[in-house]
Parts: sequence; structure tokens; C-alpha cells
Amino acid sequence: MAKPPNPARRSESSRQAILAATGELCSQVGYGRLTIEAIAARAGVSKKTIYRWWPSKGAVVLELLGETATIATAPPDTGDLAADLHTMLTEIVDILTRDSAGTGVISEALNDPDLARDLRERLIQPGIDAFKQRLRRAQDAGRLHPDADLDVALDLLYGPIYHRMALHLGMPGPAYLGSLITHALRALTPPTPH
Amino acid sequence: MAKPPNPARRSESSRQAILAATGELCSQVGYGRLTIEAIAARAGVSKKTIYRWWPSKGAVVLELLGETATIATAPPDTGDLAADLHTMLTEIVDILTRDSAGTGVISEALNDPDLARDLRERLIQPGIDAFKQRLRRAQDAGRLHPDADLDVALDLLYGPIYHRMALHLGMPGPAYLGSLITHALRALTPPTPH
DNA sequence: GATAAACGACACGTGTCGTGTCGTCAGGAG
DNA sequence: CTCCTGACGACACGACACGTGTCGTTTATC
Repeated sequence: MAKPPNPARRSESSRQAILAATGELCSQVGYGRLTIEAIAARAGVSKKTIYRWWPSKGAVVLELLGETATIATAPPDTGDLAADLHTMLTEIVDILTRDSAGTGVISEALNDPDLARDLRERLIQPGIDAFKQRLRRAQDAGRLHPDADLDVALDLLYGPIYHRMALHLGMPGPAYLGSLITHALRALTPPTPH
Repeated sequence: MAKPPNPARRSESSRQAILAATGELCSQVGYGRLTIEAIAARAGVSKKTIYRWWPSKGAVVLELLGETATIATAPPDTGDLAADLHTMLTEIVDILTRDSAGTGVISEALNDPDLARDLRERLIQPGIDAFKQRLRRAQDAGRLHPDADLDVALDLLYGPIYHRMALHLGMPGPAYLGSLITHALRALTPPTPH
């Protein structure tokens, strides 16, 4: 029934004020205590304006994350696979460590299928594609087993990060990240190189 | 100020009614829509009684999960390490797949440090201990590299499950679980067996 | 410059939260 | 067996955030 708004007439300044207010409030009070009302008040904006363009608080934070995302852009390729993986994994660890926006959206998406779809399509899947793209190059270069399953590779490399996040086991530091990468690569490399 | 209640005089029947109502409602409407008020109404109990013994909805669901937890009990040991790991991982996958209680508590704990502490102490850590206990036996039997880091092993094996849960990548089936275990074990086994 | 619609403001009903109050009832202590 | 403390069910309460509706005002497109 409610006719969809016309994006051409959308106020860009309001949009940016909303995202800015969301970021500030989220880092101040945390994602859990973040409310639409507070965002509207801080941004000097009517609640109606927020609800006109976003379905939920999670969607706003998701868009905020998307604004500053370098994730999905082309993955690093220095020739050193382990180093490149370390770079990519570190970026995720940083996002999940910096403030509560990242973990907040993930936690909300666990109970909100619509938000989950948005999250996957707009942030996760591009990251996965970039990751697999990098691994495929390594495979072509003979650095990985030719039959290696890239889904397994993804799970082995990124799994530990989300495991430790979900269960509050402490986020991995650089050294431990290196150890994880070493082990994962061992599982994906031909057993007898020599 | 609020004096702590006396557990000796606690009504066991109310407690069980609350947990039962929580389970029924959670599977009906999902964890996200579960409310303390609804639990109280369904259990025929005053809200005050719930708040007297639990600090939050998450704590109630956590206790419910603890009631039916086989997780922390002694891990299986058939002699076949891969098969035992498959059994253990399958149990977690089942819990996270069955209803929304498991993922609900995990998602809530991401934004609630107190709940996170309870979750880790009462469910996660015992499970980790049992897992490491089983792996240590495998290590003693020479099935694992003597220097293998059991924290890495934990991350490689359980990580993929939580990774796929958090990012809605689809929970692994038995076959894929087997593939993950094979790869993880390859990373933890002496490189040149022969 | 006209006009349609997005905007800020504000009010509204709803639902849930967490707490307070009160009379009742049960189960340990003596 | 009786007393008496305190947990119980019931209900009311204020606070808060939700999501929607209304109404002038403003703004950007045509």
C-alpha cells in the first residue's frame, strides 16, 4: 500500500547525517543500546525519514559498514600467499574488534532473515568472491593443490575468526593468525611436495 | 540493596514451568520474538518470579539449553578419531539447527557481556575441555603431531561451523563435515607419515 | 516558476521492560 | 504442631522505544 519513495528526491545531507549519528552513537553506547529514536534526535532528523529509507536499525548500521568497506575490493596479491591471507584476515579481525557495529549487525542478522540477506549480498558475498579469486590464482601458480576445495579453504581460514568471536574466545593476534594460516595451507597443499 | 533471594525456598515447580514455557514459545515464535511477559503468562507465573532468579531472557534460555546438554559430558572415544570428531561436530550442528534457542543465546551474548560470561563458563568451556581431552588421547596414541596446538585444532574443526552460522552460509551436512575433518587432520598430522 | 513529494515536528497507540505493592501460601525452624 | 519468614501470583505503574499518522514547510525536479 505504502507507495515507495522516490530516490531521486532523497536528501543526501539527511542520509549522511543519519549515518554519521549512527556511527557516533554506536561507538558511544554500543550496538545493543543504539535506538532509532536516538539516531533521529542526534542527526536532527525525523524518525519518519529514517523509516522511509531503512527497514530497521540493523539496515542503517549495515549501510554504514558498507560505506567504509574496503573488504570487497580486489584482494591483495603480492605473490606471497600467506602474507596476503594474513592481510585479508587481519582486516576482518579489525572490523570485528574496532567497535560494536560489525558484531552487532551479525548478531542481529542471526534473528532477522531480511537483514541476513542484505548482509550476505552486500558485504559477505563480495568478500568471499574476492577471497576465492585470490586463491584461484594461487592454485594456478601451483601453490595450492589443484583439486583443493575453495569452500573448505574459506571455512578453514575464516572459520576460526568467527568461532572465536561467537564464543568470546578472544580475537586472534597476528602471530596466532599466522599459525592458523600455516596450518590451513598445510591442509590445502599437496602432501609430498618433494 | 535488593537482598538476594533464598534458593532453599525456591519453587521448583515454577522453575520447571518457566523453562518449559520458554522452550515451547521459543520454538513457536523464535528467540527474537520471545518475551519475558509471554513466558510468565504461558507458565502461569508472575514476572517478578522470573526476574527474581534470572537477570534476562537470555539467561533463561541459557539455563534451558544447559538442562538438555549432553555436550560437556565425556567425549566419545571409539578409537576412530575422525569418526569421534564427526560425532562431536554433528552435535553442535544439530543444536544450532534444531531451533532458535542456540543461535539466539549466541547472538544475544554478542551484545551482553554478562550473558557471554555465563554462556562460556556453563556451556562452552566444558565442551572445549572435553574436546581437548579427546584430542590429547589421540596425540598420545600418535594419531596427531606431538607438538600440535590444540587451540588451533579447536579453531580449525569448530570454526567452520560458527563461520557458516554467523554468515548464513548454510550449515554443513555430514559429507562436508567429513571433508572438513579430513582437511583439519591433515594440518595436524606429521607431514611425512611414510 | 509550478508542483509534487520528501522533509522536520510532533502526537499517538502499542508492546515490553523492569520495579513496586500487597495479600496469600508454603515450608523450614523451633 | 505451630509460627513466621519470605517466595509466590496478581496487578498496577512509569519509562522507553517502536512504528505510523498528520501537517505545515521546504526543496529539487520538470
